[in-house]
Amino acid sequence: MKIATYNVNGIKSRLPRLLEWLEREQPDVACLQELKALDASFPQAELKQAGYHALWKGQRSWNGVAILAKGVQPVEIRRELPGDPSDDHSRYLEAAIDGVVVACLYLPNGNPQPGPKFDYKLAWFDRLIEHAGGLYSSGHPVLMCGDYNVVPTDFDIYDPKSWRKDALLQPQTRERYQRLLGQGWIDAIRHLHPEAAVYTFWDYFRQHWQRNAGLRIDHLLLNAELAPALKAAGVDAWVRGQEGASDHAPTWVELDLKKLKSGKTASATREPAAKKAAGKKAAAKKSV
DNA sequence: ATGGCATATCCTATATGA
Repeated sequence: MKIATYNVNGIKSRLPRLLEWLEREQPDVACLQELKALDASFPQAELKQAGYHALWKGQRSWNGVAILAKGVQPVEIRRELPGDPSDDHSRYLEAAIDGVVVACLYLPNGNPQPGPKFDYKLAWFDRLIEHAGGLYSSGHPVLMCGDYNVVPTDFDIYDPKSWRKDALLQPQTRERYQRLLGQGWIDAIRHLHPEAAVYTFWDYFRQHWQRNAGLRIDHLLLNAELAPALKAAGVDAWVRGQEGASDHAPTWVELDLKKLKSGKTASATREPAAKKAAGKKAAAKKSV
């Protein structure tokens, strides 16, 4: 089972590229961010034609998230991040697909910082951490993926120099990402490729794609129940090189769910993994 | 400190993104 996350940067103008990628890579599940479209403008018919059922949560002009699943309807669990009823941004969807809980999130960018947008980012992140704690120990296999708008360490960017003041690299942002990982989550790309410079975003300026000057900001996190199924992880970077591409590339994990059937299936009675003294240490550690 | 580019909308301009 291949599950991907892809910030499409406008689903209406990106639809041809999206369909091309789905056709070529055939992900079983695709979590999309930045639809930048109202619910009524979501291209449900075209995606159905391509074999994908969908849940979506749109918004005029900005934000917007969706979960696509090949051949099956994703079963909606929730369509907002708990903790602030006044938050009207469309940034979160959660669904069950083939026994896996899939969370699709679009964490606020937070620029410029400091300022109200950065405050909103940190508050949203705190709410995510709170909710993620419950998901982690739910007893179900969980994948929490999306555009986190966090460059976790300086190793996850081509050169941090000109990005030092950016919201994506701030210590407060990184500390929260580490706190999230401290719950025990596995960052799939970094776990399987500890030494590799892996990027998921290349901005439209200064020929950053051509120079491979990228950032790793799209992440897929697995809880302990799902971790045994992790087979591979990567980035479909070719998508970024297409004409009329999003500035993000699809990022994915390949799961072998059969690995979960041997006594580790999602059962509500399963004891939550009470692990991760190591994770807490990592959270306290300063990133280089 | 700004801009480079791209998308969307209240479109000879402005907001947002990262």
